[in-house]
Amino acid sequence: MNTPELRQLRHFVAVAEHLHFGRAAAALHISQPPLSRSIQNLEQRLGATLLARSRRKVELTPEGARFLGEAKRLLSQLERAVLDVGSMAAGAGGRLRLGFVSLADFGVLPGLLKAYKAARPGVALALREMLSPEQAAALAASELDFGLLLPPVAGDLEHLVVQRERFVAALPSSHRLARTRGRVAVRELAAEAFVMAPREIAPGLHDIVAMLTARAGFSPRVGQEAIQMQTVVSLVSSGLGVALVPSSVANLGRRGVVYREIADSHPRLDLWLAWRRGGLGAAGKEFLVHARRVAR
Amino acid sequence: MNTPELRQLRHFVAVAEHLHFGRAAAALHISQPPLSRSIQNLEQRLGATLLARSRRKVELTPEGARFLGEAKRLLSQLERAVLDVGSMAAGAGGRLRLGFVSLADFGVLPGLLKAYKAARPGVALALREMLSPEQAAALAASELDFGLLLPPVAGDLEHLVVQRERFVAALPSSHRLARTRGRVAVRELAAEAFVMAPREIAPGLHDIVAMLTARAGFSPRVGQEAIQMQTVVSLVSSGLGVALVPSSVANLGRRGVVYREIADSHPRLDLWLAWRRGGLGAAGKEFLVHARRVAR
DNA sequence: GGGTATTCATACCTAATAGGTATCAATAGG
DNA sequence: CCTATTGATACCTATTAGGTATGAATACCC
Repeated sequence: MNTPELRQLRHFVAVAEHLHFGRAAAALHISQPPLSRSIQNLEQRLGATLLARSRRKVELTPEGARFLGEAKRLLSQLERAVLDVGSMAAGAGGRLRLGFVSLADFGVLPGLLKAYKAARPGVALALREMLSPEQAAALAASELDFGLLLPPVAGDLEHLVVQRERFVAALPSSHRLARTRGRVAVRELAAEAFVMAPREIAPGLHDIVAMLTARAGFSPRVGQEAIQMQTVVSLVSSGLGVALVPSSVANLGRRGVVYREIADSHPRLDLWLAWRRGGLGAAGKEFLVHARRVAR
Repeated sequence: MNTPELRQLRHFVAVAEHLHFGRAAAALHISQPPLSRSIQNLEQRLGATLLARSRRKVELTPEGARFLGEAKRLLSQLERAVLDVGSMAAGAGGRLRLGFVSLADFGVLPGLLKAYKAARPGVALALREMLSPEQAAALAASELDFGLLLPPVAGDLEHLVVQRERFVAALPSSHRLARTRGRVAVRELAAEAFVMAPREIAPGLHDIVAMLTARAGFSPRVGQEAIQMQTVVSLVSSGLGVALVPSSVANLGRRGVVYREIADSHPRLDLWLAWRRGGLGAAGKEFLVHARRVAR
C-alpha cells in the first residue's frame, strides 16, 4: 500500500485550511509549485480527489473533507506521542492509568477505587472507559497500567479474575414476559428482536449469548447493535428489543427495563483486572494487593 | 517540533518486532546501516532512547515500548484512512452515524431512535458514545452525520436544542443531606469533596457548576475526576464525593445514590442535536424531521 | 471585447537526503 | 585466544524535495 508521507499530510492540511495554494505554500515556507505537485502526488496515492480547484477557487471535495479530519488527527496524535515519550524520558510518573469496560462500573470498580484511594489518597488515578480490545492494545503499548476487561483479548497479559457473573434477560417493562415472576427460558425469546454488541468488541460475552440461543434452537435476530452496555439497556427500555446481559447490569436500575434470571444453564462471564507482564511499578504492585483483597 | 517521518516509524516498528537490526533491515528491504542511522535519528528527534542495544542483543526501553504502541496505532490509522477515503471515492453510503454524550442516553436518545427506526427500519444507525469535543471534531471532519452533544463546541455546526434541564445534587445514600427531603442549598455542600468531569470535555456543564458554587461562596474541592456521567455517579455511590449533575442522570437509578433538587436558581443545560452546515444527505434530513417532532 | 492580473500546473534544474558499500569496533562463543 | 556476529561509522551514489521560470486558464476591469 502506497500511503502518504507526513509531509504530504501537512501540505494538504495547509491547503485545506487556506483554500489557496500560494498562501498555503507561504505558510509552509515552500514555494507554490512543489506544493501543487505534492498534493497531486497525494491524490494519486489515495486514489481520490481531495480538492476541487480552478484558477481562482479551491474547495474541499467530500473525500477531502473526510481525509482532512483524519490527517489532522494523525498529525496531532503524532505530536502528542512525541511529547509523551519525551516527557517520559525526562522523568515523570506517580499515577495509575486504569481502563475499564462499562460492566466494571456496575460491579467491582467503585469498591476497588474506594479501597485503594482510602489507602493511598496521594496517587492520582486516571480513569478511562474503553472497550476490552482497546484496553488490551493500550496495556501492550504501556498506555495503561491496568485494565478491567472481558476476556479473551490478545497479548501477553497477566490477570486477576475480579468478577464472575451469570446472565439475565433484560426486557422492556411492557414485555409479556416482564409481567411474570420467575426465570425466563431462552427459547421463549426466539421470536424477539435482540439488542446486542458486535462480537469483535466482546467475544466472550457474545459467545455465551450465541451458545444460549443456539441451545434454545434459534439464532438471535439483531434489531439494533450497540457498543456499550448502558446503551444496550437504554434501547431495551425504549422497546427496540430484548437483551441477554451480565447480572451486574441490573445495578443500572434503568426505568422501563426489568431483569429476569435465565433458566438455561450457562458459564459465567469473567471480568479481569489485567496488566502487562513485567509492566508494574511500585504503585501498580500495591494497587494489585488491594485488588486481590476486593476480589477475595 | 521535529516530529519523526513515517519511514522512521516503520523502521522502528520493524526493529522493535525483530529485535535485530539485520533481520529488520531485510524485512524492510533496505540494508542494515541506513536502518541503524534512521533509528538513531529518530531517537534524537524524540529526545528518548527507544532501544537498548549491544552487539548481540536489542531490547525495548520503557519509552520504546510506549512509543511502539503509538507508532503502530498511527501507521494503522493512516492505512485505515487511506482505505476509507479510497472506498468513499469509489462510492459507498446509506447509513447514519450518530455520536452522543452519555447524558443523551439518559434522556432523549432512546425516544429519538425509536421514532426514527419505526419510520425507517431500513436505515442502519451507527451509534457511538463520544465526548462533545470529539463529536464536534468528527462532525467537522464528516465522520459523523449527527452528534448529541453539550455546547459550547468549536466549529461551524447547525443545531437543534433537544433537551433543556436543570441540575440536581447527587449524594451518597449515607450522606447526612440524603436523609432529608426537599431541596438542597448549594452552600450546604461547601465542605464536601466533589466528583467532576474536567472542564475541557464539557465546559458548559462545568461552568454552571462553577457558577453555582461560586455564588454559594466556595470553590469545589475535586476529590476525583471522571469523564463520563455514569462514572461520576458510580463514584458518588461509593462515597468518593458528591456531584452536581443534570436531572436526567437521575434516570440512571443507581443504587447508593440519591438525588435532590437544588434550591439555588441556575440556567438550564442545553443538549444539542448538531450537524455540519450543508453536510446532510436525504436520510439525514429526514432524521432531522423526526428529531424536531421529538424535541417538540 | 480585449488586456491584464491572478493562480494552479508543468518543465527543468539544484540541493538535500535516503540508501548502499566498505569497514570498524565490541563482544559472545567456541 | 581466535573467530563470527552485529550494530556503528565513513564515504559515496541514487533518488527525491524544493526552487525558478514559464505556461495555461480564467476572472475582472476598462
